[in-house]
Amino acid sequence: MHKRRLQQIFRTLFKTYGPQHWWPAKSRFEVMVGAVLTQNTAWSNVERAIASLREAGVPSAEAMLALGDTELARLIRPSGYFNVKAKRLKALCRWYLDHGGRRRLRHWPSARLRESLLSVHGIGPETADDILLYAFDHPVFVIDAYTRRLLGRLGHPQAQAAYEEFRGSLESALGADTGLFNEYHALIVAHGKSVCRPRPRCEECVLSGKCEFGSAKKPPSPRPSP
DNA sequence: ACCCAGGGTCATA
DNA sequence: TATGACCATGGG
Repeated sequence: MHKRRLQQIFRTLFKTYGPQHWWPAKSRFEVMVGAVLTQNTAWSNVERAIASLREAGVPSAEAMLALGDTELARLIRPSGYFNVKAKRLKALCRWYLDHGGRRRLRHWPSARLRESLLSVHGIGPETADDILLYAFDHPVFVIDAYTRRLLGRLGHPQAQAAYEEFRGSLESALGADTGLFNEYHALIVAHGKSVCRPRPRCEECVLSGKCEFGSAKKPPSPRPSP
């Protein structure tokens, strides 16, 4: 898929949903925590878990590591997979502090930071890219289920390819642009939450190439004046 | 009673 | 490389 098409899709999303102001978090640390908690989980459930952590006074990696696994799991219970995610969060916190925290990590080149994140237990490509983009402002295009679904329906030939291949195709087409990637992924999620669902199939998106995200198409009236 | 949600790991073929 | 089981809560 060419640059023009990807830009056109972005403009349509932006006009439809407006600026998203992502990531929804109060701190860089909360971005990283949220990236783990939202793994295969509705964000509404993650919000409860984040609120629970705030009430318990866990605003930092140090504070989180001071908790026992069982205690941390209890606090994040609403986000689901709480035993698994408690261990993943602590692994991420340990990695974060062992590498000098943000003060050090912010100077790492993107590829090195990504590789290091992927070595942390429980951090896969998507979670790593969430952290790279939204906590460290690196220009990476985050690929998630919504991205594959939408761009796949719009005819992107590599939407079902391996993660790195799909990501590379988008980044090389658009060029490194942190602000654009930030807004683009947020808009894809907003679109996914509203109409681009697995079932029933999105009536617009399945048109594959004519998708205008529900603004001026369904009844093809010849002259829809604003 | 289903299906789905802003994934990742591990075992298996 | 590519499936399948597993993890678990909450909303539609």
